[in-house]
Amino acid sequence: MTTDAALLETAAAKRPRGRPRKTVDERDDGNRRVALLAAAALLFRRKGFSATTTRDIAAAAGMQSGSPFYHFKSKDALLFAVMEEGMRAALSRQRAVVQAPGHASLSPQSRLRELVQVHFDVLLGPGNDFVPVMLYESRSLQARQRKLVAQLISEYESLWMPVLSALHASGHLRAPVGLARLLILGALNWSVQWFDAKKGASVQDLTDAAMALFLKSD
Amino acid sequence: MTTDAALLETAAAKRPRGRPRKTVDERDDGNRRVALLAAAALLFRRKGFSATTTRDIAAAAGMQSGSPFYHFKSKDALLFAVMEEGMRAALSRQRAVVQAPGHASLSPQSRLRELVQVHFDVLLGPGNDFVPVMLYESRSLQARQRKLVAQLISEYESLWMPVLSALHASGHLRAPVGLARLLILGALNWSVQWFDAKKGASVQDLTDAAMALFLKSD
DNA sequence: TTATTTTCACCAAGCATTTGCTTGCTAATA
DNA sequence: TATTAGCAAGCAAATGCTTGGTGAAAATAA
Repeated sequence: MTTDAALLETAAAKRPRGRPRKTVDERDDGNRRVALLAAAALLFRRKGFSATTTRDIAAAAGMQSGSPFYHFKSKDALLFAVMEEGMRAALSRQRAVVQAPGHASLSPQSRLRELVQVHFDVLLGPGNDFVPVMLYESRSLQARQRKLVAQLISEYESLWMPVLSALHASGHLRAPVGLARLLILGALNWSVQWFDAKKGASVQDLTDAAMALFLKSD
Repeated sequence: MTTDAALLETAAAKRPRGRPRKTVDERDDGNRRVALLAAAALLFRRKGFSATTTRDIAAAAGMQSGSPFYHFKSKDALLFAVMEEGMRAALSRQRAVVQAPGHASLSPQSRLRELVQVHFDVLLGPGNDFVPVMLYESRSLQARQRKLVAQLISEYESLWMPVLSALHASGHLRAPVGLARLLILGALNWSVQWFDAKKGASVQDLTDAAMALFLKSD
């Protein structure tokens, strides 16, 4: 735990205090707030929400222990901000996939492949700690915040349903669509537990394996 | 959190203190220790390891706050005991399946089905909190204990490999065997997050859906 | 069989540390 | 001069764990 301060490359470099340079046209709004979010996401993912102290987070962002509370009302609010940020980014990436010009004319198989690949990247890409935190730490949220997150998840899952239904209709997916969605996303989400970017398979390999596993034929 | 004391039905009933009746032939060894393990497993699963206090556990077992430390050296040791207990039970159940008289003569499909069904039951059966805790809280273990748990997991997974290899050889499983195992177990393990025994699907339904999803044909 | 000792399984109280968060202040910028 | 973005210090509560004691049962002695 003593090396948390060096987690973010910008943390150790001592910044000048006070209001940072912020010209009108280059409005770097909330720069330190973003650093806090990144530090929190990394630590929440590594150690879990409860095992991460606000001091850990502050140190990782190069701050004193009380300073995060200038940007976030509470530790809970920080967790929620991490999750919301992660889900909004994931949603906008998947929406871009689904709404891309050629997408609708692809086969359902190819459309599923694109969803799976982006999902893996959202989970396993470098610095993508936000969504894993959402997946594995939601029970630490308060009821109201959990409801908001559940709504975002529901939106995300609704992007998958047309594709899965099409595959079911064409006989390439034999399981009931609702359970199939849960099982497929489970298989993908669990990769957070074992995937190691430095060795073994790539995200491409994972996508290939998942498609081969779930679909009856090309 | 105020109702934790009532989690175990035996907790609220005030027991007589001192050495309990323990005849030589009916040696009910470590009865209270078992109650502590069950209470810990339930709470670790519900709230996570770090968010569960030893006071919570003691109250759920009907004890005072310091008493668990008579049975377990530390909170960590309690977590490890939960995991070890869960994995030993799961292993022995799966071994019984694999070594059952008729098992070897079944088709690989049927053999996988039996593994999947027992796995679902180990995860989702009533009072089966031990293995979910192992799946989702291992990062809270110390390195040495984590290694021991990893060994048990490896044993467990090795029971699956012959079946998956056979399915791969016969063309019923097209993904690489190693990745297939990770993805399949991931799909099953994730069910802990969404399965609700009181509504919707049963373990049978889940097993059917999983088989339909993973295998190319009956 | 009775009396004494030992062991077991806890309780009651509390200690040291950690934790989330607050408060008053301050340097740099607008 | 006013505002921003923090710092330095600390408070109250929570937390893991320890310690000394205690009643009841079991083992042993008389």
